[in-house]
Amino acid sequence: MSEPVRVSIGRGDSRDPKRPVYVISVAASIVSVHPRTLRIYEDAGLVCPARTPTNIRLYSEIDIRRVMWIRHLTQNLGVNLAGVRILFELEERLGTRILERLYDEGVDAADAAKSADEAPEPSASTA
Amino acid sequence: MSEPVRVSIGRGDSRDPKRPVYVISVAASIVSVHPRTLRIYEDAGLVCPARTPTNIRLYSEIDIRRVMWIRHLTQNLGVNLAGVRILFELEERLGTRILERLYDEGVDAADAAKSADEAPEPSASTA
DNA sequence: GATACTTGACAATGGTATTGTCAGGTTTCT
DNA sequence: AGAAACCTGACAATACCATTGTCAAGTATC
Repeated sequence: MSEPVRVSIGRGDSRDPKRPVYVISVAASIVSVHPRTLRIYEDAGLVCPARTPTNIRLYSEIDIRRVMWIRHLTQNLGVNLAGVRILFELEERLGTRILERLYDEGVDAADAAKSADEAPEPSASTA
Repeated sequence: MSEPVRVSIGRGDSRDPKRPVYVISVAASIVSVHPRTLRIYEDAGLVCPARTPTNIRLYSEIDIRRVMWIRHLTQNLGVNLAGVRILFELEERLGTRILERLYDEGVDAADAAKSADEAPEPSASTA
């Protein structure tokens, strides 16, 4: 996470945000949760990390971002996992970044002003 | 209270779904919840029944429908009130009946198949 | 072989949802 | 006037959810 390094295999393949790279312990430390929590999210169908041929979970940048959204929705906005599921489904169904629009129009800060102090944008840097 | 009576003030005003008509005990029995629960929903900003000049709550048909959505989301889909709030806000922001679209495309039945057996359409009859 | 992963189970903590009640006061209806 | 239903605010019990944490037995990686 120091700098791009420009490894490049020719096309933007090595740093593809969809590429599964983090094992669960690393992913957990990135988003600051217990590995147990990540497994729970997976059981709930909220994240689907890839697996190595030998069944080890590998989280991509996109998976990480998804988990960050879950954290934001649950910790800052007080939504439970069932609510997160609906929101994700809605986003898929509508094919829109509805969650991001919540930020753009400032929904959280305005109404659910509870402990919302920081993290106004849970996307993993590489945006 | 036995029949329509055709009160009519000329235009469709008497049966306007926005017209506040039910006191809390009646509203509560219609949606099968404790009056306490309706006050909680109001405190949470999820419903805003009108008030008489002397401060008595009066729920409209629309308020009733709104409460029915809350009940469906919480009881059948397991969403908490924070989640309901977000969904309502989203619906306002997007200016779309996103909740209804969930039904149209069968989200609940498909994924959150838990205790979802009945009430596949919580709109108050008068649809 | 040591370290980290896998699943499955069990548990403790703190929080939420709902119902329920009680008290003191106001409104409504008969 | 008096009964019944409303108001607010408080307090509480129940049951369920989210998160963290651990333990055990087994597999993968270095």
